[in-house]
Amino acid sequence: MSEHVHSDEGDALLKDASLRITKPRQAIARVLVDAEDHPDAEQVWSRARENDPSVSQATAYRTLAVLAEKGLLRTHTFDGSATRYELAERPHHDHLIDVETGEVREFVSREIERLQARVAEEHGYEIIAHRLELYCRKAG
Amino acid sequence: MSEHVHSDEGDALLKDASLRITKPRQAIARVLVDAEDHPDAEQVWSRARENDPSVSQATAYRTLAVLAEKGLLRTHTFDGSATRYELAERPHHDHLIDVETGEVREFVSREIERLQARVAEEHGYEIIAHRLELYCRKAG
DNA sequence: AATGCACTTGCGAAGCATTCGCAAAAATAT
DNA sequence: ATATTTTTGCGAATGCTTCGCAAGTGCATT
Repeated sequence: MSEHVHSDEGDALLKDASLRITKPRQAIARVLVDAEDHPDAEQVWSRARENDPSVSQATAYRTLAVLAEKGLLRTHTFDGSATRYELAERPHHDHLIDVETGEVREFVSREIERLQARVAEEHGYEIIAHRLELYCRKAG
Repeated sequence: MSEHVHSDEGDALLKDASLRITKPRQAIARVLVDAEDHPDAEQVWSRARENDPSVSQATAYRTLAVLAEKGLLRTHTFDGSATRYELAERPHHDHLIDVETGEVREFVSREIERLQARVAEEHGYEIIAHRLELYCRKAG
């Protein structure tokens, strides 16, 4: 019986951002909730259109921008390519990239984070975000 | 007395890249040698034109691309903005970016580097290179 | 110093990713 | 229901960067 509560995780995301629940945004939010990778705007748009073919590119970009700005999405810009997105609620992590295989591992080091905060503080700044990438090869 | 040898650091840079010494490239190379910041292509172009007003934008971009590709320049892409360049021979450092002004500060933390090495080691890797960027705003 | 040829140049056009302006359409408030 | 505020899709515009090409230049060789 009991149908699922109508507002799923996607809608919750939109509500958290105090955005009106619209069909295009639902299509986009669902993509983000389901994503297990770090899609860029083009990919989000394309996947969203599988849910609702009428979603426009502009709306994809706009929605991503708002969600990111409100802190519900985290953005990554690996090198010079398109910005990639992921849910901010996912636990924070940095990346260790195997330069030979391209494999990416996630890691967290509280110690490093603490030191980063200290560096920023010494410069009179507070950290809003950071990016740490280790390009490695298997130890011989 | 002794005038400086004509081929200065700029020319040396071009030679290292096995590029023909041309006036536009000299103007650009000099900019890079003199730069104490991390200029983007537009800035490099603009500064190069102070040395030689005829340097074209395309040549600025092309020269930067070649020098970077040959490992003589290091590139940085802070968030989604324009690619910035610096001489590769400069000592290693990480970056603290003021998200409001775009100002970039350099820092080095031996402690952080040591911890990075440890993280890599724990994963069975050794670090070849890394990138650490702190996106900050002035502390209230 | 003149020659030849590959490499470079400047120009404008083209290419991406992303953003904007706007009038129509949808969502909330009244 | 109706008024009010947002949001949408469209296409055009932007910003950074790359390309194609004909004309120009560096440089190894005579």
